[in-house]
Amino acid sequence: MTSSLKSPPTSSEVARRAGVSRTTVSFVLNNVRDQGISEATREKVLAAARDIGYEPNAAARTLAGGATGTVALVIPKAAHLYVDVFLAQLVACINEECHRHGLKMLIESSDDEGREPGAFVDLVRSRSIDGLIVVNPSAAGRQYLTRIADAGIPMVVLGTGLPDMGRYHTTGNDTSVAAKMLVNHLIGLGHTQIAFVNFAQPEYLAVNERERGWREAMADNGLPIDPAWCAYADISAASGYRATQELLARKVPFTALFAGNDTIAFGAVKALKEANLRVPEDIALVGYDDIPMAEFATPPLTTVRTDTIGLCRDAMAMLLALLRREPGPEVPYPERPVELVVRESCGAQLVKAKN
Amino acid sequence: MTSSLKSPPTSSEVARRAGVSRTTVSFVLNNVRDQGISEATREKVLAAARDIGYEPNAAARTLAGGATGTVALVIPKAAHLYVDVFLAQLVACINEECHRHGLKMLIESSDDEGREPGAFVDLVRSRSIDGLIVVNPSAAGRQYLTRIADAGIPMVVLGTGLPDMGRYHTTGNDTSVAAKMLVNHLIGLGHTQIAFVNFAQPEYLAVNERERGWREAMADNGLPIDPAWCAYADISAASGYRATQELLARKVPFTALFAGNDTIAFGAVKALKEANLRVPEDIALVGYDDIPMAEFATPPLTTVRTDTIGLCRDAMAMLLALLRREPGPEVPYPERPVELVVRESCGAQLVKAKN
DNA sequence: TAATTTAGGTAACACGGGTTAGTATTAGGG
DNA sequence: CCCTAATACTAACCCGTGTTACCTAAATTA
Repeated sequence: MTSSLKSPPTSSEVARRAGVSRTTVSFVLNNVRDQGISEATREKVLAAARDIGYEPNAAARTLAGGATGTVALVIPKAAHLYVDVFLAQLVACINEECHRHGLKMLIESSDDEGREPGAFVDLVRSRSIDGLIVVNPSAAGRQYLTRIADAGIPMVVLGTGLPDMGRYHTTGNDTSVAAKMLVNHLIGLGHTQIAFVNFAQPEYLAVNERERGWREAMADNGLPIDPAWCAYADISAASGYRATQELLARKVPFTALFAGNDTIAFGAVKALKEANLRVPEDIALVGYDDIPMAEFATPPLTTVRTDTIGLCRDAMAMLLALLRREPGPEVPYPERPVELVVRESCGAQLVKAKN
Repeated sequence: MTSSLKSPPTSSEVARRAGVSRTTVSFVLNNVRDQGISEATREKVLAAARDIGYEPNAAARTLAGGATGTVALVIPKAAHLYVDVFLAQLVACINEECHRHGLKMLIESSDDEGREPGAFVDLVRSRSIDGLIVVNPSAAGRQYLTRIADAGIPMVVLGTGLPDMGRYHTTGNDTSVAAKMLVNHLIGLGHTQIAFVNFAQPEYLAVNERERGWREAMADNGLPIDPAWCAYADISAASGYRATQELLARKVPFTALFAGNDTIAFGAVKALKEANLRVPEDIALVGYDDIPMAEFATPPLTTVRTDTIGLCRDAMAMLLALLRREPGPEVPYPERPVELVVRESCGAQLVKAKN
């Protein structure tokens, strides 16, 4: 537990040890070409660096005109991480992508209580990061984005239905299409009264897109929507439980329920069960995201799987291009596979058995 | 999408604008006392800084002898984030704590495939961070820890049953105590044949501690353990499902199952159900962690809730003390509440009803 | 042989901000 | 009126690295 704390070796020490100048050390270690460094000198420098365990000081390097080698991932709230599995997947995946490309990843939040919402802007202003990825910015967080984009800071916004598209680079899943797929599936099973518990308040845009998918699917099939069929949860299963209870308390009949995400669906199952409604016999249920747990719900959840890894790769590719100041890919919603995962909660088996 | 990219204002510009020297600007902005800066000058400087939107360059500040204001959180694998809710809670909570204390948080992984395990050591060597928190290091990751500790780098290891304790600062939950609590609860309900599906391979120390709790509780009550009662999963619900199937395939009778964590328990429920075993009527089930979903399992999980927020606060307090080079708190397992959460999966209601 | 190239390297500045040692200016004391 | 002390500020150096412009000696060319 003693702290030796001797300051780390510098390039000067490497130079002294190798009997050359600091400049030469820099050239060798950064593989600068056409500086005519002889192989012998090269070896000497590398050996010296290895011997004393030299590692360049990150701050000095950054200051000397280099980059920070760091990007920030800005999520709405840190606490969403353990109730929103999709977000956790995103964070994990972007983290892996960053490491694959030798980048460090900072986690910031745009809407955490007790801190000014624009805290992530300071990272940019203090030049602590080279670029950033912003996930599902809420209305409050969004107002900072144009400022960052206008300053020419590499930024990719990851989300759905963003209004200022074109002012900054963005990608996401086409949420409304996936939502439509689910609702169409329910309609295909014969349902006409389909309620909807959205996974968050409308300040998150993905929420609106999911709702739009629901509305459009119903409209496309000529089915009217009772406004009382729609309720809002708040990310967690507990909130899905409450929202579903709320829905039931309204006493408007429905035979199927579209839960805004799988986590919400877990809450919905409980609320339905407590109301003596069986899933799927009395109420057909579908989720969204295909989280790893979806398969282990009772009954196993019918849901839709989006290509999260592809999403993260695309976002990262865009960011890397921006960091390199290249034009880069510019497709907001690339063709990523969206797959309906039919399990038991939708009652497809029941319907099939009947026919 | 045009990049104005004008370089951010520097303290020299603030100085010029305020008609003072750069030194004065630095004194004012850093609230350096006893430099006899007049109130008038002070105001001028602050106004100038505000006017041009000055924010100190982080790299320059760090280089000039300051700290980085950044700590790293090292987790075993990024992908664990979305299958291990406890880890997600930890990450979210530490992140919030960091922000509360004005620190940036970097996420690193110690055991991710495709990258050398000691990558987080380079963060220390390049002076990219001021300190770090290492979560549940595996055997592979652990070998780097003493090196960091010996270099006097502020580090807190968050885990259970760490062997080198004393060589570095550590805190954690007393896993074996919590595990004992669960097993004792099952024994109290009349069970004598209690199987155990651990949540990961034994390379993670918490795994051993949970197992130790199980063994000790059984021993304390004079109950023999059949070696065939123990199986190992791998964090996810799917692995819990497989491990439980494996357990069942051994055809050794048991009446209760201790799942190494709640996620595993979800998998176990499915495996048991498929074997036509009812929970809790045929097999009593308990989990560990009390993740938010535990309440929404079918049946709701009996589990144990540890004080994650307290754990994170303690870890952060230790790290902050180390960063300040203060002695700081030194209790590896502080008295944090551990609470048994009795729901339905253990069958306590059944037993009560019978009597 | 003188002029030019080339290999092999270095001195010196830039990056932006913290900090030490010191310089004017004024105020107070004898 | 001179000397000290406090007030209000600044010049200059430091942190560790990247990079440009320049230098020297040997090799090649005219």
